Amino acid sequence: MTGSRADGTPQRPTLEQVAALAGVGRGTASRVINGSPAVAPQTRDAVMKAVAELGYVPNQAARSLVTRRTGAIALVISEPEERLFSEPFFAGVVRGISRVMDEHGRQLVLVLVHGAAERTDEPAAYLSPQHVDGALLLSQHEGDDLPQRLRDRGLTLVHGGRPPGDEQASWVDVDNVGGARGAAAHLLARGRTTVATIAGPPDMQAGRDRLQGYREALAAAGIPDSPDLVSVGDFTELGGWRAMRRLLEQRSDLDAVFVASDPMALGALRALREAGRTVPGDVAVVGFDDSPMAAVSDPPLTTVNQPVERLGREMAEMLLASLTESEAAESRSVVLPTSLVQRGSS
Amino acid sequence: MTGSRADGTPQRPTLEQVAALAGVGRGTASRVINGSPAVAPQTRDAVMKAVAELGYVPNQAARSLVTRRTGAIALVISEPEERLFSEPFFAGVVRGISRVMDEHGRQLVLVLVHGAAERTDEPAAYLSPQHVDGALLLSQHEGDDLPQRLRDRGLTLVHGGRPPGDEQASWVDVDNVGGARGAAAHLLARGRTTVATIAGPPDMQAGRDRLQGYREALAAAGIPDSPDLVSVGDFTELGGWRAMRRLLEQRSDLDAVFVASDPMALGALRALREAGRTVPGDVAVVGFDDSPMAAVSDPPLTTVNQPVERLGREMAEMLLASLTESEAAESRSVVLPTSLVQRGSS
DNA sequence: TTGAAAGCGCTAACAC
DNA sequence: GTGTTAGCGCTTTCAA
Repeated sequence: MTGSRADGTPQRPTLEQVAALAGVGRGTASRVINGSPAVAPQTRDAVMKAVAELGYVPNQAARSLVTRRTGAIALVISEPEERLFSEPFFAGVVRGISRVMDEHGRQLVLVLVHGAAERTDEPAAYLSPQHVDGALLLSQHEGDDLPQRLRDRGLTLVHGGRPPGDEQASWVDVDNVGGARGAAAHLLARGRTTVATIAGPPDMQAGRDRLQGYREALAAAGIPDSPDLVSVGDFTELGGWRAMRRLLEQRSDLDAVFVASDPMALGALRALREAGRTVPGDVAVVGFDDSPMAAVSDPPLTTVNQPVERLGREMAEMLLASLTESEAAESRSVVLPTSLVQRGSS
Repeated sequence: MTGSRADGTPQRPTLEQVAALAGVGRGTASRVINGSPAVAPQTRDAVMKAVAELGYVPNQAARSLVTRRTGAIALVISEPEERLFSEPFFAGVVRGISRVMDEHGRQLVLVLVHGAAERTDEPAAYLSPQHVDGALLLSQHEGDDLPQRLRDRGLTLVHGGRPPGDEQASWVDVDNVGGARGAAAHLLARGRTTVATIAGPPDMQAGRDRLQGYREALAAAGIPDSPDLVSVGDFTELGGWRAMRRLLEQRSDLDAVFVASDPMALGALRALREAGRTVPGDVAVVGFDDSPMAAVSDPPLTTVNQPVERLGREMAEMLLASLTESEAAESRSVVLPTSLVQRGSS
């Protein structure tokens, strides 16, 4: 039986009690708990039995105090950009990360970094090796120095999405270039001749990469660059609508558009409809993200799927690996393949 | 200057060092840090100065070890249902919770509970007063005993959404009944006479509540209950499409539908279009959730907005309040108002 | 009002 | 292989 305190809260058994019940010293009990090989099988069994009997669970605080490791990993998400990401993206990544953390018995601490106001030191204070063993960064801002600040404190970091101009960073990204290239190539393969694009914001790596992929596809087909086939949006529906209208003005002869995000693609669909163009009859459209909206739009949107849950998994596994290795100096990177999901719009 | 270890990792200053620099005892320094009133002003200032100078941050592990409080709150989300929730719902709630945690200097530990397989003891082991001070539960399953198990361990709980048949629980919910009632009443007020509904799953509280609200609106208008005006969906687009088809078969004379979720409403819109009915000409439609899809559907969907971020805030604040109060025995509950967002579909 | 000291539960270094 | 012991950094009596 475990004791209990005055307020009725059950008192967790300590390692001391486990050791006593098993008839061994505290040190030995600790060795068993931590899987040290230097323990006699029968001793191990006795301790295991006592652990089970008492329902012993190690006190993480006590453990952290001496090991100087916390068992926790922070997931840091910068707020403003979070909205831009299609929500399933976020949810999927978190699911992947969470799975890995569970498998390794680690805790996931969620840290949302909001506007500049609180940015000064709030999240900073907590994000230290004293509280978390490492951090996963999602949707960092271009030019934000948070990653560097965290690294300076001795935190091991893994970025979701390739951080621009940061050679020493470790990161996992989806193949935005390849996905965009494939989407544009698909349009070309279907016989479209004048393929335009609605690009994402040039200050976002994903935006730049997807534009590059589009250009590569055209180049591979021997089609020269044409600035009036490119219009920039901000990843939102309204931005896509505006960009499509501009394209229509510039090049009324276009017969296909690769749009760098699904929300923008929906806006483009609307603009096309308003302009009296049929999809995919007059103009074929391909989006990017494979958001739920893409499946229920009219017509359903052909789009590029990203392995979001796997992105999360890979990030988490990369971080845990970096934490384990003797010297984590080495920077790693992984690029995950995307795939085209064909539907009615192209 | 703070010291540093062999590996170059900066060594955080300890309370001991702060006390030494301030020329006081460790106990006094501790009192200042924790805002004890029994400290002379000048002593306090000296300590504060030392804290600032050294960049001292309390070691949470050491603190937890003695106080038996962790400073952490768990956010527990049951996976399967998570998908049913419109994603912005989830993201918004998390944002609200996170804000409050930041304001109180607390950590948010994210725990995703997946299928029965790992359900046995995995999340259970970590979710104890030894590791977190309390837990916020989102989208629990009907009949799941996790809440009870956590309570038995002495964890203080707050539910997001009213837990059915649990009188002792504390919870925050949005006014599903009122929101649905208002939506149906709106349809009636616009002159619609035959208002049907596509209800959510009867095993979800939100599904039941929204159906009840619909019924109350009809009753208030003196319209008798009519089973063939009610069709049940599963909160998905496909479910909504099917339910709409059933309704059309049963009651081809209907001129309005209140749909219990936006994804289902989009499905209903599709079914109506396929059946050659115009919206809102022939049939007016109102959804529920105010998801992003609602704004970009064709026609744009009138829907019921839920204050998601505030839901998160209220949950977090309720939990922290329960933790603070001397006796947390009292169970609390809050219902947040919803609002109708009018668009083109009704 | 303050300092000294006990100890929270655990790991790891050291003896045996 | 195993027991013993010294702290990890902090809060909180208990005296002064």
